[in-house]
Amino acid sequence: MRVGAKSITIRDVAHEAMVGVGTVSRVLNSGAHVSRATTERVEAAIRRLGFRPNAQARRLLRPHSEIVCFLLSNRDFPHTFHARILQGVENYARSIRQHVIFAAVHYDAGTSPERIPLPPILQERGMVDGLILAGTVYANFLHRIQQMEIPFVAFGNNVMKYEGQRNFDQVSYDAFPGEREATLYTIGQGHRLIAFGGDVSYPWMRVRNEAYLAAMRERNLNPIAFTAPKPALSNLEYGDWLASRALARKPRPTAMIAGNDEVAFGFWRSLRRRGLRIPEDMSLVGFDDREEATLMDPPLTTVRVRKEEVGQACMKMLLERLHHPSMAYSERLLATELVVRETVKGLSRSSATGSAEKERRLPARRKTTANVELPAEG
Amino acid sequence: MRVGAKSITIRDVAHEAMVGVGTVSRVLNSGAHVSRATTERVEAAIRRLGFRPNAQARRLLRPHSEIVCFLLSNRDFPHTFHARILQGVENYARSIRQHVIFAAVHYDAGTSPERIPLPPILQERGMVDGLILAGTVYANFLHRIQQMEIPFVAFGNNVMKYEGQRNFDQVSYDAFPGEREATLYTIGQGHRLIAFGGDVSYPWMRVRNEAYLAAMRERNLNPIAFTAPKPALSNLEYGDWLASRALARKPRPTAMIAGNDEVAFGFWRSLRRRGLRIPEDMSLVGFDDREEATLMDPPLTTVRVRKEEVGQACMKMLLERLHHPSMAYSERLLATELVVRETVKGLSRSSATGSAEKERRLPARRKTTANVELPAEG
DNA sequence: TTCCGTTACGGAACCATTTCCGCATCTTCG
DNA sequence: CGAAGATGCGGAAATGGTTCCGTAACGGAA
Repeated sequence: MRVGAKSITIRDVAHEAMVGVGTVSRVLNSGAHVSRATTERVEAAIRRLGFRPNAQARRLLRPHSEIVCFLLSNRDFPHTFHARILQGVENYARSIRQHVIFAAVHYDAGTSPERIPLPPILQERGMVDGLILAGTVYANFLHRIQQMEIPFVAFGNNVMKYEGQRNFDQVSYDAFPGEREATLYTIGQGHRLIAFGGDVSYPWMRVRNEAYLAAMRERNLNPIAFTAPKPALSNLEYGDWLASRALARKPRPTAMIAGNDEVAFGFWRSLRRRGLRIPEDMSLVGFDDREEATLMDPPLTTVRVRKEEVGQACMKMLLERLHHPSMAYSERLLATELVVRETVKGLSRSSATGSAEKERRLPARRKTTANVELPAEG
Repeated sequence: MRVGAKSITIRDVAHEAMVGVGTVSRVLNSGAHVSRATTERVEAAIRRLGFRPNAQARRLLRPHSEIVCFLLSNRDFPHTFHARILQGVENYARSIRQHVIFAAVHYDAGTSPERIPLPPILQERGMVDGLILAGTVYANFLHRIQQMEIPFVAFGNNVMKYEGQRNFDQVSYDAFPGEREATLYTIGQGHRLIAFGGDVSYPWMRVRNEAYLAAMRERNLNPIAFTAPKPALSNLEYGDWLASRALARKPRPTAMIAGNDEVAFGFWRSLRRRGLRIPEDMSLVGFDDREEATLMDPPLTTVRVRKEEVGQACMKMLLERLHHPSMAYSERLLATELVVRETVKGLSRSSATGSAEKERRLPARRKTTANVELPAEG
């Protein structure tokens, strides 16, 4: 705060404690090779002078800055999804005494890599040890990052990559098991006419659709897929559109597997407005398990993605990469899981066992009650 | 990436371009006092060698690091509120080439300041220029921060401060105008029996309650306040409790002003489950304008807090402080505003503006002991 | 021609730390 | 008792930039 005041350096401390600067440095860091008495004298001097080491000078000599950058591209936080990932990153980072710079970047899929603006700090060397990429990653952005020669880990689900791309580290969630489980569960509840709704021009929607298709195929059921791309529509509006399509279909589906929670929400609202109820008139399953899923009435049965764990895994993987720079690139896949709440109606058993199904009882997931919340924000 | 490889320094560039290090430095920074030809030669050398200046060495000599720390205390992000503030901070920071470290801290209101754990980076000097405090700030935490002698700005609404505390910079939103407007609007829609519901043991709820009371007084109406502290309850459950209290009351209120959107949500859900509809059977107003407010069906009429602007104002204020260290401390108050959606029903004008009720209530002044539930209507 | 101000440029000094080297002392063991 | 190894400690070197100082060239004014 005091402007003109020369700040206290390690030399001042050394003088005050009547030792050499090397000794002070040793006390500050390892503490090894310094006698107990000297250590105490130095510590007393530090306290007396209110000395705090200069962060920049320290890092100038160290191989690592212990700072990573969480780089969010082309996203805002209105969807809590990425905020939760950031939280997971910070949480784990803190536990291992690392720090996180949060930066956002906005770019166009068409611009050449060199023109994509990056935080000034990334142009320099040595400030951040590595990068965690979240948000949509197109090829040009990926190139830009790779040119920087900074170790990085990407949250893989929003990377526009070709099948099985493995030339960088990534953490993704695997929508397949969760979505398959959800579909099988719905079948198990006696449904036969089960629709899937989601714009498959998004790669992440495609996986969910495939899981749905696989589950239907397993049970010898005919899929009913509403997967048309609707670029102009928001998720909510997509849910709206889905409702009109589903209701118009003959025979009408008894259940809808929505591509994500927001689509499910739009669907649910649309039905309500037509005087139809969920799950009485139609069952509904979401994907993501956003907070709002528990707020819906009745609470939404959905597939959970553990967002904090994704963040934690990213941070962990980046650290491994930093420690072992020549390690082979890998992708870590986190499982997803069904969360049974109350939007899938159990149909009567009579017509249920059409196919020769063993009625494989899925391990009944815990029914989540209303989440316990911290005191409200302002 | 390459481990053993000595990194390229400014001296290498100087040698390559056949100039002195000073010249390279000048090219890197201002560009002044260097001829066009030399500049080009240096830039070519930089490109050729792939030189990137060392961030730490640079900052060792500079007065500012151009990095600030967004410190979130005792919060997670399940409520998007603080995520939005962070977004506002980063957004503005980016526009002025500053960087943001995101860090979280968890502490107890009871622990002594010295024992509150802070990110290691804050213990050092020179890494962050300043701090933005978000989340609940108790006295001990405030002391801890002030001891650090780092310039800071606090998001004021969650600071547990005594009335009018002004010994640090803060940015707050003023709930009063928005909540007053909301109440007056509800009155304007023909409502007379309007209840307020919110746990006033939280200071921020108290302001909202006062705004409600003021508006009711202005129109000579009797307040119906459900303000009892319910420490064990979540917001959602509080809304639940509110519903039972409101419905039990005779005469039954026709509108509920809920302390925040989440309470409103709990209230709404509780009513739905009893077969009552909003706004047909009861009108409802929230506070905060969370994303979910538009998802509700019908969408919630509520009071908007501009969260990104709060963040932006924090960053702006911190920057002013950094430029003018001896500037007087100040609090910046951002207005809140009513957002009319569809949860307040317009009542018939017949009974409206009943000037008959002149009932002078006893002045419900700013209560110090707010944990008293106000007597139900006089 | 001389003088002065401006521009261009090289390089030493400096920033605040860590690390390494050298030396003294102490301990251990054959 | 002496050699070897460990411990304690001071201080120089190193880290990679920026800044400042000195100098040279040049142009315009007197």
